[in-house]
Amino acid sequence: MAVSTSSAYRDVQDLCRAGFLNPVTGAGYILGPAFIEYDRLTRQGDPLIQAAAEPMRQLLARTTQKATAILCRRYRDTVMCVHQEQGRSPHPITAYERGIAMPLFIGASSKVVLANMEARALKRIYLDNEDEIRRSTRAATWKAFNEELRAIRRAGHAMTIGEVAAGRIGIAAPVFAAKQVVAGVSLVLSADDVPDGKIEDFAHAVRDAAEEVSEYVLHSDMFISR
Amino acid sequence: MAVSTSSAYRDVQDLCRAGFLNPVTGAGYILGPAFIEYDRLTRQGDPLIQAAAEPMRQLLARTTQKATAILCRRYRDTVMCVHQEQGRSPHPITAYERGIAMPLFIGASSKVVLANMEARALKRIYLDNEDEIRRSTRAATWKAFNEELRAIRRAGHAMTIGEVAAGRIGIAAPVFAAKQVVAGVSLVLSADDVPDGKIEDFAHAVRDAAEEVSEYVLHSDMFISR
DNA sequence: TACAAAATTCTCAGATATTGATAATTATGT
DNA sequence: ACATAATTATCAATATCTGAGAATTTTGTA
Repeated sequence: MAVSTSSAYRDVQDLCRAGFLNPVTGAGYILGPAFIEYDRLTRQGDPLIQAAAEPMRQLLARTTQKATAILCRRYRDTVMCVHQEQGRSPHPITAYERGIAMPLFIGASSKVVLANMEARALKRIYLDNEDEIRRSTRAATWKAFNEELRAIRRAGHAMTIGEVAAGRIGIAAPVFAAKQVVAGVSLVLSADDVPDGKIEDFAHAVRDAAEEVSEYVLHSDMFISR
Repeated sequence: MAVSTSSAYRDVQDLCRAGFLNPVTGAGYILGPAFIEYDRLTRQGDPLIQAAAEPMRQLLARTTQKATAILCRRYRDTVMCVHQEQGRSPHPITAYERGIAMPLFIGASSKVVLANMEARALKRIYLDNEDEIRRSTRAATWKAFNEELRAIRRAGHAMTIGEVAAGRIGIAAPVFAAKQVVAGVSLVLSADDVPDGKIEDFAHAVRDAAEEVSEYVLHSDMFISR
């Protein structure tokens, strides 16, 4: 990091004292307890997480407990998982867990957020990321990209199969605040755990859950991440 | 905070850019996504949490799913809950959740950590906190205090009833690294959810779980928080 | 749409904290 | 017990931060 020995010792010492680093014999340093503490305050203070927790639990109750419900929030040029509710039955853990940030173009959550952004913003994002989009999605042109997202917007949900992790399905629906998409609610589960013909019911349940969150958000008028 | 308007705007702006604050219309600011991200890294990087997660799940399996297992780590003059595993059956949520720091004198986790500290350190803590100890515990003298802790050390576990939250029982056992107590594993549940005569079995299971974590820690030689 | 007031950002000289070389001290391994 | 490495302390030089005030943008109201 191009700092002197003095500064290195001093800075690490300061970070330890402030609780951001934690010395561990044999393992050097790990991140400190301050993050655990502030993380709790974050969970507690975020009105979006508060609004979404119960609808997410209900989503699992109405579909399957062999799944995880995640809430992903738009954050700059990523979509970050900010909350998750585990189903009660044992099931594989989700790679897309709380604290992971995904590129805007991968995963059902990202796609449903993108699909519901206003047209101008979307075009700008496409132009700024044309190369990455070509690399990580099947869309080779603006037209194809826009078509795919329009279909998602029409359907009210996005579904991806094996895009984030092999054999796993993600179904996501958008959460709105003041007509702007701010987050996505998703159901993540193994392809094997979807009973025949149930997939559309599951998608419907995800849409309902997301709408419920939007509704809640609407009546509390304090949610739009600027 | 005794800073000028200029600095206030500048600092808040910087914190937002760094992801530590998140502006929300109508709600001012909430803590930012950086904490969620770093919290995940903390969970991922902390060898103690890694060692304890599975034994904690087994503890619930062997006792009751109507409970929460928590891992509390000594941190300065508090004991902080750094990990929790929820039982699968519905049960009241625990006030002592991840990210909460407890005084050293309240709760089963704190007591079991105290009880297993080395004698000299303990005496120092008693002398430094005599007033607080008188206020928040029943121990009126060093002798009474020491007796109570010695009993806990002998038993291998601490049990509190209604000390952290009304009607809730906590049972905690110590985790050691290099012969020093570094954490406590606890089972938290409602008094109503303990079947008659099972409480001793539960305590035994908690001791086993904590020993298992210590064992794991012993063989990885990189755990002692300095 | 126009206006006034409030909120926010920008600018820059002065105040302040940070930096790193060096010395002093403490830990570690043999 | 010793040599060596690791860590902390000291202090002048220097880069960064601060806040007053000007400039700009946003907001509320008519």
